[in-house]
Amino acid sequence: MDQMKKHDEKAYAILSGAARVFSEKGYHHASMRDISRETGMSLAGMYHYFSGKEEILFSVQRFCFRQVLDELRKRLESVDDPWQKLETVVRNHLEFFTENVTEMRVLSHEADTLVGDYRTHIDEMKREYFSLVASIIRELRGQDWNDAEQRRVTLSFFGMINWIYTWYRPERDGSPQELAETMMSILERGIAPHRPRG
Amino acid sequence: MDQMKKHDEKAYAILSGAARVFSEKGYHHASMRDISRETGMSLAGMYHYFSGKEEILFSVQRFCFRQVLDELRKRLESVDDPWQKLETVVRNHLEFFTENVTEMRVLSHEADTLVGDYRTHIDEMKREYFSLVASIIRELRGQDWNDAEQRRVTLSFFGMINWIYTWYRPERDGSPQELAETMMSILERGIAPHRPRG
Amino acid sequence: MDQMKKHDEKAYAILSGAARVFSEKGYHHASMRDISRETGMSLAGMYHYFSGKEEILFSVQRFCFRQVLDELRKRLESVDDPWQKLETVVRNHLEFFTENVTEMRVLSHEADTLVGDYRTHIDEMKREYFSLVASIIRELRGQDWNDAEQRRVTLSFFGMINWIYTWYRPERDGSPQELAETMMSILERGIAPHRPRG
Amino acid sequence: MDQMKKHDEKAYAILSGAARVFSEKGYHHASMRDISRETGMSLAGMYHYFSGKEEILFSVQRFCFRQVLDELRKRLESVDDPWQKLETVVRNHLEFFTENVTEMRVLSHEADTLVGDYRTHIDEMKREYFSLVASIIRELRGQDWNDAEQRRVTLSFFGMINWIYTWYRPERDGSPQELAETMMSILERGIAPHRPRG
DNA sequence: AATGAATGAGAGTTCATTCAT
DNA sequence: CATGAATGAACTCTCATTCAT
Repeated sequence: MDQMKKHDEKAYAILSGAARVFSEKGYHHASMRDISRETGMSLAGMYHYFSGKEEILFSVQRFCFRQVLDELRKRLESVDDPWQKLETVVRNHLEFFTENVTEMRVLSHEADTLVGDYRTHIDEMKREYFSLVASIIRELRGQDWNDAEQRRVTLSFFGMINWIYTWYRPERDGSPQELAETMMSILERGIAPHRPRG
Repeated sequence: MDQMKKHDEKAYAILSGAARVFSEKGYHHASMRDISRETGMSLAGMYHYFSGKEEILFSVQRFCFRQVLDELRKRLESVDDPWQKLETVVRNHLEFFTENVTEMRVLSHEADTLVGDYRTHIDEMKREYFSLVASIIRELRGQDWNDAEQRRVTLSFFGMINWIYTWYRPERDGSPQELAETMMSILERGIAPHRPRG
Repeated sequence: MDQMKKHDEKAYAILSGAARVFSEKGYHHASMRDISRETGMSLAGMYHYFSGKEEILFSVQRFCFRQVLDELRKRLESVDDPWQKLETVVRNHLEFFTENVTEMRVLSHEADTLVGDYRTHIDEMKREYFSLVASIIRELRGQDWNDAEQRRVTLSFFGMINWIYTWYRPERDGSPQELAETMMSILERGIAPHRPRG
Repeated sequence: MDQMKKHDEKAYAILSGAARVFSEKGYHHASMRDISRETGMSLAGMYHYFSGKEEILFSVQRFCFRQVLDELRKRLESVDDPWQKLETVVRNHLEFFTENVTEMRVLSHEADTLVGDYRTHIDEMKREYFSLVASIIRELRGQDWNDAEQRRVTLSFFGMINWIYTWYRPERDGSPQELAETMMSILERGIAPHRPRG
């Protein structure tokens, strides 16, 4: 059982180092040697923990996604008001993205990199996340719009909160909380039901 | 002069093929051989038109960005109302993204790939684009907010319109015009001046 | 056309060097770097002529087999007597094996190494060779035996003439012609029709 | 003593598994991990019984050769007639080859793989086997031929009986007994003294 | 006796790029 | 202008083996 712990800790250390390398150079540009150097483990040694580079990327993504999703579900348990739910989503997402910026950059930027079963698995998690957010947004607006519009709004929302990996720097752009407030202020009025334009 | 034309046409054909390859496989995963195959030109032949792979990526990005910027400036000439200006930005951006999906994917996804002078050059264009949009958004809201908030809003806006390269498919998500309307409906109310939250 | 020649000559030089290396170390133990060293061509350079190690082995085998088969067919054209035909087979086979000992060792020893289409192609040539010899042996003996016996005799014959790659050394074991005579002397009486044993 | 037994049993299990793997993939292509998987013993565990991969191959070959040689000597004890002796050799050899097809394939195909002392040891056994058979064949023919011819005939004989590992399949080619009869029918007349050709 | 962990060496292959023609 | 040929560097991954436990 101590063995188990040691194994997991090393595996986690590899994931952590890999996330840093992937984040900095991008998945394709990063080499297993880079990860080896970053983690201090030998090149061949890493193959004891992961079957290859792709599995490492997959594991990084799955690990992060799980954290985001699990934490979000936990936070949502005690929330009823749909606007507060949305705010919870925004805060949860932004906090994770800003605290684990390297991992999240990998999650966002290398979304299309995986293929096969790895891809399917991650896509499934993404669908979960999307559904959860979509259902909240539906609550906010009611049956006021059709499915396509619903989808467009939800994905516009995701664009806002995902794109930050390309520009957000706390010392310049304020705290994650401030960022969340800015975005909520756009959404509160922007998404709420209103007469069609024109 | 005819020579010139022929040269430019071939160069453009390379860029066009390269954009397709980059879009599909990502810059690092795409090989010069892939581009050679896609364009029908020999591997060595491409080096008559571009000094290397990196210059090709740079040229793709510059070419697209120029089109977006030039067209946008032209369209804005005849617009005065700031809301209509914003709508012009959205429409222009989305139309380009949806009509030149491969090139735009390269522009969005490989933003961090270039380095050195190439990077500086593209960053400069980005700054121009950003400034232009930021000034429009400032008009909309007045001095109602500080610089950081202004910046956060502007970049949230860019998140919305840039992220679409990851999800937008016209047959499912409606025409670019519908997409523009959806986004404008969010922004019209979301960005307009309003009392601070709380 | 001179180009064509040059290309083929280099390709042949690679095959020749590869055959030496394969013969000495065995296919799996031989590295592309070994072949590179033996031929004086750079590691990457060889990939202009062959798609990989396996194709090199395939090409060596196909090249040798073709020579053996083509030469055999040519020699057989002017022969009618079945015993003389068999002698022609033996002489042709042994001469090739002893003159191109390295290539033939590769042909014999790495018969099972290839897989997929490469394997199919070589197996097809083998079947041709086998059929040709089998039909000659059938002539010698008439309908005196059944298919299984026919097959056993033919393959016993091939055992005799193929196995020499493991032991034959001209300075100790005599000329290929002497070897051919020894084998023919066994076969002339051993294969000819005779009363069943017991 | 019980310890001893257990040790030997495990060692034998490793040899048995290794023979299967070597036979299927060839020695060089087979990895210690393959053998570990096949035998169910851990990778490191195997190093308690054998000093390395090469010793495993050596042990497989020695074990098989011993069986063939010991059994042959036993069978020959009660035989006087040289033709019956030869038949005993053929039967013994073919029965072993067909009953232990994987081990024998390793013995035949990986004959040149070993080096150094291992090679010397196996070569010594081979020489014993060769001498034994050569002396029988000499009996059959008397002083009718010179040493080189004697050697050529003996090794042609070995070619016949060794090569079967490349083609023999009982369901298609008949029982080992039938095979032995076919070969003996060739040899009985082919080897017997006869007037020189021409 | 037995094993999980670890590693240096080396494998086949692909890469962007150069250069003689 | 265009290309076939060539290459050094780097890639991911596997290998037989060792060692602490």
